[in-house]
Amino acid sequence: MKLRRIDEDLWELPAEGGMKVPGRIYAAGPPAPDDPSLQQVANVAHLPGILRFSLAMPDYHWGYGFPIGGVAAVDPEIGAISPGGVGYDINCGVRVVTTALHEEELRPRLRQVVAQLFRDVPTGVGASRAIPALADDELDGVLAGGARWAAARGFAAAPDDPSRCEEGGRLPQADPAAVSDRARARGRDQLGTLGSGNHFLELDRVAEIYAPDAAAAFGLLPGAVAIQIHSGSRGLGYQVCDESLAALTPRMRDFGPDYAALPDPQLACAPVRSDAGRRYLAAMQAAANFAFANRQVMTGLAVRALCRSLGLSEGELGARVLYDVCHNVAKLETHAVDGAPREVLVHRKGATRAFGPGDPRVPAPYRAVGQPVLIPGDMGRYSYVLAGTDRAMRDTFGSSCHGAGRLLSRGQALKLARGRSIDRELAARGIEVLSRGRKTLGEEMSEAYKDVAQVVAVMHRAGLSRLVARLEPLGVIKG
DNA sequence: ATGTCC
Repeated sequence: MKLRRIDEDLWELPAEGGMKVPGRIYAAGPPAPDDPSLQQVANVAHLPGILRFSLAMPDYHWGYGFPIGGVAAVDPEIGAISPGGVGYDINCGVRVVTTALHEEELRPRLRQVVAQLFRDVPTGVGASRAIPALADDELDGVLAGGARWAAARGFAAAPDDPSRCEEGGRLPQADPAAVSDRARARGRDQLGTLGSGNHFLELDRVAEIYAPDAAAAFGLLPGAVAIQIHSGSRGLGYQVCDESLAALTPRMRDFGPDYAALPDPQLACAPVRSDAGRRYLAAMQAAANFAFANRQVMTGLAVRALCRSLGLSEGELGARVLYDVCHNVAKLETHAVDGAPREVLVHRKGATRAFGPGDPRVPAPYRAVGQPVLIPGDMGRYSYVLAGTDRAMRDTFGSSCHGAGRLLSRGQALKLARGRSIDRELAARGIEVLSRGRKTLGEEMSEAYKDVAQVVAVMHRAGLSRLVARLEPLGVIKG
């Protein structure tokens, strides 16, 4: 593939053949020309109605149809919405909850606290029953209300947590009726559960501050303990994606020649303004709200677990949501295109919204410095908090990277972990880890991931987000 | 990511 370097960390794939726009890849070095995910960047550029670029963030890698780390905005009047541009785990995302606790107060009780979290937050692939199974009207409330539903029922660090989530913790065009009975059945008893794979609930210490102005606005103090939660929409979101793909894949010819000519069946999509497109958008937003509610319920469970195991009142713990971001979502957002504001549909698949300073969609306490951009790393090293920029608004539809990205496949990682005790290795470095599955720790060990410091360095240099703080893990629970 | 194959 012809790659042209157009800036220090930015590479362009010229629009060729059926590509409607060029590809743009943010990367520290030249992308490997034989990387199949590069072809996926080019494939996404065929999407009907795509605007300006098919984008890839520096943590990009192969995914279903779209690369993970991909961003594509379309004109909703003529463009397409694609389930593969969102991913199976709809609104997989991450939140950080700050506390008034100092790491030195936590360390002597760390084992007990992690054990309490592990008891109170179900983990693992089939985890269920964090809270009683939801009746139909309650599930409707979750699907329509997102984090607000959970906070209103007392699952919260602070009552106004949802105001510090992306979109206020609720996508407005969600339609619970667009979610199938089967998807509902899978979600009914899974709210408040973590899941498996790279999902985690962590206790972190604020290890370093890079931007004192933004860190102060975000409430990040050196040595303070923060809770970080990475999870998504569990079986409900998976089911919505699966059913949507099954419905759309055979229909590409019906939607016209641009659809029939798409270079990969995994790019199955529908016109945003068609019945099929509207139905997916409504179901996907409902699943996204389930994920917002899921992280909000786990926030409540974690706060109670910390208070119980440390003998603190909630006031003494002083927890509140810093921010909550979607990593897998398609959203109608207003962006400047050719100098004029217009509504576009932005697919972010393994990418994070990164709105800049002054944007009214950034919560008031953070508006002067830009939206918090939460980038988890791996369980043995660190995670980062960044802030969105004007440059991201101009160049990437207000988007940034979402994590480290895998270096080794799960199989390769397991092979490397054979005969080792990953939890003991982490404990020797002061990190307490409890995990349900015996395989997960091997698949998720640090060596399986790229160094997220290198990924966020690209975002900082390219000006798409600026570094604010580094978090380091003290305790982790996993699936 | 996922009742990792209804």
